[in-house]
Amino acid sequence: MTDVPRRQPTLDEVAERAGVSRSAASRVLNNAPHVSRDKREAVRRAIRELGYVPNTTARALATRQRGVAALVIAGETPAIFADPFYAQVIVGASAALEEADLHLMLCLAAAERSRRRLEELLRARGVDGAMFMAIRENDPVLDIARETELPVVFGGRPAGFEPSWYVDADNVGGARKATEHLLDRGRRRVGMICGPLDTQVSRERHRGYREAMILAGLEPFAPESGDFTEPSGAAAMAELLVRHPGVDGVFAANDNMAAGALRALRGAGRAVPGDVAVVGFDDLDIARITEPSLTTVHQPIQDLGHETARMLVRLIGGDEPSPLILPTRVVARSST
Amino acid sequence: MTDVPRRQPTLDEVAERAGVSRSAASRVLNNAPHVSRDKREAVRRAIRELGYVPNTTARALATRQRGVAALVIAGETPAIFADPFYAQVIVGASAALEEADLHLMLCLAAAERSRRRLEELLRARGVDGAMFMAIRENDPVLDIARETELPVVFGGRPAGFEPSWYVDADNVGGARKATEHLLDRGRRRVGMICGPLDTQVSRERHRGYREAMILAGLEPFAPESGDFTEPSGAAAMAELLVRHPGVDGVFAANDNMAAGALRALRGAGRAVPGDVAVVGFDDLDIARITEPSLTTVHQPIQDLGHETARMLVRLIGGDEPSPLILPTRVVARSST
DNA sequence: GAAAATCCTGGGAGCGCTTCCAGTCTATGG
DNA sequence: CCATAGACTGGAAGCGCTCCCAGGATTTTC
Repeated sequence: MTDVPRRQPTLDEVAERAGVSRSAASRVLNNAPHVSRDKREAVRRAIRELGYVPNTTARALATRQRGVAALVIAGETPAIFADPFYAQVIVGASAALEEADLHLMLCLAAAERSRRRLEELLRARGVDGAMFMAIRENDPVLDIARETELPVVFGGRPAGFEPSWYVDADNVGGARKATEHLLDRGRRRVGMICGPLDTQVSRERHRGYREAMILAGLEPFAPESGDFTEPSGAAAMAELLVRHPGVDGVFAANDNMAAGALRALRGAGRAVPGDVAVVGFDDLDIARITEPSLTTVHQPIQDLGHETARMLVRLIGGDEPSPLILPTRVVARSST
Repeated sequence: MTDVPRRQPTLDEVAERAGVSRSAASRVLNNAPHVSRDKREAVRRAIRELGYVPNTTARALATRQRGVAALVIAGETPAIFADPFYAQVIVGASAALEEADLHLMLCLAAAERSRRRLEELLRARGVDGAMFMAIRENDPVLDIARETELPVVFGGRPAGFEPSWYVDADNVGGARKATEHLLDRGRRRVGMICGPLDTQVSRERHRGYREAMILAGLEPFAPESGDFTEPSGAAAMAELLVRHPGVDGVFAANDNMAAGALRALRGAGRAVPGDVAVVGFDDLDIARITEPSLTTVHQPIQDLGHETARMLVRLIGGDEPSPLILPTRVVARSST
């Protein structure tokens, strides 16, 4: 650390200092064969002494590999993105990308302009591949995802389109188990608070609910729908109480809305789980801190991000992985 | 859309089709002067017909500008990052970067390996600049931030180091106002639930609390400290009740911990705000949905991200902006 | 001991774009 | 009608790295 060079040293300088050709220097950089012990050593030393770091851009241009993967979150921000759900997904994805030595480009693509930039990013080969999440039915982002020639993996299936590669949680199964859990507890008048109906995840969770009800010989309630936020859950619960005063169980499509339902029930003077039992979905932190604590369907959120990224990495590497459905399970707490 | 070219067209192909030189084509691409109307038109047409998109990497290599900014979140994931706080910050930063046509590289740099990759990313000039957040005292990430030659802006000042460029919220002022708010409500035995003491934000909020107490001629309580999570707030509140059974007001360093405090108070049979008034900090969504709803200090979180990114953009552009402190204000709700 | 196989080595041609520069062309002004 | 500033134009030199390839050195094989 004697002198601080103003410009980053280049591979040519390393080669010169080591007394070898640039090709040779490049070879040791990439751990390629055909370099004698001595030269390899000399190059390593020169690299160390010069504090050389290969220029990613130049390498990217030559190899046609960027070393970057995009994570696209299509939903309206901040509403969707503020959900801790995506924070978790990002943590998982980030870890998996790191294992493959890829960097993470985060693209929030709700606005028109954001979408145009995303499209250019993909067409300009600014990334090696992309993960798509939170896509709604007829979302223009879906077209971008379908038309790109780059490897693409979906985290959660989009509504109305079955992609070749995706990772998803077992939403139908989880919802069914949640509903069955309520039925097992002796509830018979079980309602549901649904998410936005233009998302696949809402539809699947609703389907699971219906299946369980019908299997038990019961009539499913028409779902109240919210937008995955706490207040919308409270509103939906209030409405449910009006339409079905005798309701004794509620399955909410996520924990936020379930928390809202708990609040609404408390406001209406109904005891939980005494009068009405409640089950959520996601198993976010909030499920542990509501009162009563929330029975919910656990899904491995970080894994979802992790596996989505791993799948993308494999796709980029030329493999052809298979879609993946991650298991869900009921976590019983005090609300049932 | 007649034929789908397998390879992306290059600028040479555009130039050839338009019957001009590559230089000329490049000029129209960059809206540079010295191209005749006709040729400019011809190039535009060729671009359209070929569906040409300039290769970002090649451009980056030639111009030495990546078109990418890094957002580094240093804190332990998922704990820190799962906080909706950072999701908001990202939304703001993303919007500001988009205005400057920069992409966002998200770097979670808690682990050793992540840090090494970050360091290489910066040294290899893989980004044009970086924003640093959630840095703790003696955090190794701080060294990386200080040693890079790239433009760097801090979102929130790190403990023990005053950077040249940062954007921060007025934590001291906000904490003082929060405490004064409690005092105005007639509380005299006001305690504080603090965050981790190795973060600057915790220290500043604590300082604001002390200042307000001392100014009012009252003895500040020794702070209970948590880690910004709800359970830690509940635990701290419980402890506070043991040490100071007569406590009649509490200022928590963030809303999550304040929510925990509310829960602990309810568990202890204390009425809020009747027996104990509570104020939080951040004004996250959670503050609206606790019961009672939470009086808190509002800080413009999205703006924090937005301004941090804007400052970075200016720095990259060669300006020398000044540090920025964003205002905070008390939002009175039902907990006081 | 000669031929063949194997390993090193550095030259050079890209990757796709920007930008400098020298040369050409046009429109003025005297 | 000629000199001259000024706007065009395309050739060519990079940006920093990878990788093919031909030539030379070194072994291996019979």
